[in-house]
Amino acid sequence: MKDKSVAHSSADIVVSNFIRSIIDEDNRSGKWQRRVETRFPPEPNGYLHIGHAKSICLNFGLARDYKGVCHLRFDDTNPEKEAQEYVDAICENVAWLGFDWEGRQHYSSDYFDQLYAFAEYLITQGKAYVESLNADEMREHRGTLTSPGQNSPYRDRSIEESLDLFRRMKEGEFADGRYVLRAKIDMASSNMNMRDPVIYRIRHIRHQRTGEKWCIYPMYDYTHCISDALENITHSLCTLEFEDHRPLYDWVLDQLVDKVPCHPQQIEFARLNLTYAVMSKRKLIELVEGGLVDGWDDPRLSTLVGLRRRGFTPKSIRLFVERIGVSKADSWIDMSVLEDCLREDLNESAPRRIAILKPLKLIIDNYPCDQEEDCLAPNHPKKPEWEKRVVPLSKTIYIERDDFMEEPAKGYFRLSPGAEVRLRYAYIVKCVSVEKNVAGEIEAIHCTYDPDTKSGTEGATTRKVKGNIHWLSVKHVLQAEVRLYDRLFSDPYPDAGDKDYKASLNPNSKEITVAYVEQSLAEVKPEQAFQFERNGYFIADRVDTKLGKPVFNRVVTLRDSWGKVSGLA
RNA sequence: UGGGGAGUCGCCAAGUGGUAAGGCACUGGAUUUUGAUUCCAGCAUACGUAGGUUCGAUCCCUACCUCCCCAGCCA
Repeated sequence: MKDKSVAHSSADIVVSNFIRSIIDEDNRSGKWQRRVETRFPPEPNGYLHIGHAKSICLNFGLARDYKGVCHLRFDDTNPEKEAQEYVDAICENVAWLGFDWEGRQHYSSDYFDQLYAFAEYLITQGKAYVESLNADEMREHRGTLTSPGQNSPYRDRSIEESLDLFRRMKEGEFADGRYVLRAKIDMASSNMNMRDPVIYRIRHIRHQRTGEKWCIYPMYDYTHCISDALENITHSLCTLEFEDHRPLYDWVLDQLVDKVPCHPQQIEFARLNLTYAVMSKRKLIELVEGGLVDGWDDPRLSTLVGLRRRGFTPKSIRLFVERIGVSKADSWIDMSVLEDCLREDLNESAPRRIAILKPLKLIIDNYPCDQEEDCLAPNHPKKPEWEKRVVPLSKTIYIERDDFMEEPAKGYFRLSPGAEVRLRYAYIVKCVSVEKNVAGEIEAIHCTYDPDTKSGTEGATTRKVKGNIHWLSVKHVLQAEVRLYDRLFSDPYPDAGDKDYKASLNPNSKEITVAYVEQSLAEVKPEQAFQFERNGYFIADRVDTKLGKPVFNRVVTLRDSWGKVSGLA
């Protein structure tokens, strides 16, 4: 394994994958003079999701590891759907993930002039022609998966006529759809993409960057390979569904062999599927526009803005992509892998605080009514240099409802009548009675405390109790809105096959509650992350948190081996 | 029934002629004032199936099975 892996910037060990193998081989053979240049090529027509993060981390990560560079290129050849708003959002997302394109921000539309000139060249070489058939007629001529297509009657029109028509297309003489420019390849090809694909169409529509300059726009297959070549890309990564397009990618560049600087290699990898999530642009739009979620940045969505708002850190997402690897096999990654990456990051970096999510009042009967005292709680159990904070104790406190059971289940070692438990960072208490209302519901519980057992004193070590629960003094709490998020879908494969993903929406994916938290939390800034001890990781909502009035989102719970065996919570 | 891909532990994923890395999950156990963390141990006689070649096959050959993608003037 040692010799098959490659060290990367952070001294981690990176496992080999088929793309690295290709690059390694290219470096050995000198194909690119050891140059590695990649690009992340989003279409600015929607919001990025976790699947894009895989591509971003791959492209930028490879460039980083091989001392190369990675471009950010907007594939903006369809002005009907694209907008500057998306460009801005995408830039923000890529930067947030921690990658820097160092000014290499390009647009396919930067190449419209060259693309046009190359198209004229193709016509003059007899490699492209103007088509007069309309879309329906073209479809009829295209044949099927098992039968060859038929040549268009316009396929052999003269070079002069095609050139004239193409120029007039550009000049705006014709209505949308009247003509298209097609590559002349092979209508009988078993690969549908090679049956004279359309490479230019007429669209009288303003482009967000080139304005009114063009009324004809190039198609993806024609544009992408040329853009890659013009940018000197060496390895052009894309997802599996473009595998069939590779012959076309290569065909176009082969026609232009002495006109473009290089011929990049297209390499396809499997796109990311995540359980309990949907990834397609269409479904995401339906969820947002149908009001089934609260916008593109709904914390339950797998969009990057959603994940960010939920509280996933850039580091956790990078770790996730590293962990899942890359291959050509269709796969579904379990959501718990992503969640665990967040835990791994925040366990290290998040200060600890106490929050009571579902409060139950506890009265310490033998604690003086007017007494208050400071308890010291470390901000991080493994990092003494982060120091301690004060958590005040008084006679009446809140504990978590789940930390008391009137009739304890087998193996339960928290509080129950007669049982002893430690109030974390304070004293050992013993439950002496339970107070109920007329309906028989528990209103409060009464305990006595042992004054000799305060944490940090000698007495604390003489007596051990297994249970250890968190608490907050009633008169020292701050109320804060807490949003408890869970998976958006209850089905791990919400859209597998022909399933209606909306049918498996989890009705409990969002629960809003008012919790009691430490008063120091009044000062938190948006996006500050904490571990609420024994509860989970929480982040101050980046939109709704105001000074003195924090709003927290639960990103993920802590691992809970008790919850697992007890079937509770 | 055409073409292009993929099938290695529950989920990912290395390896590609010399006798199955790693991560996550899981199971034990230790430490623990978070039933958290950390630590330690265990976890594929086995690489879709059936044949074949070979001293030896996950890796080569043959056949078969399963799954994914392709008939936009979207990307």
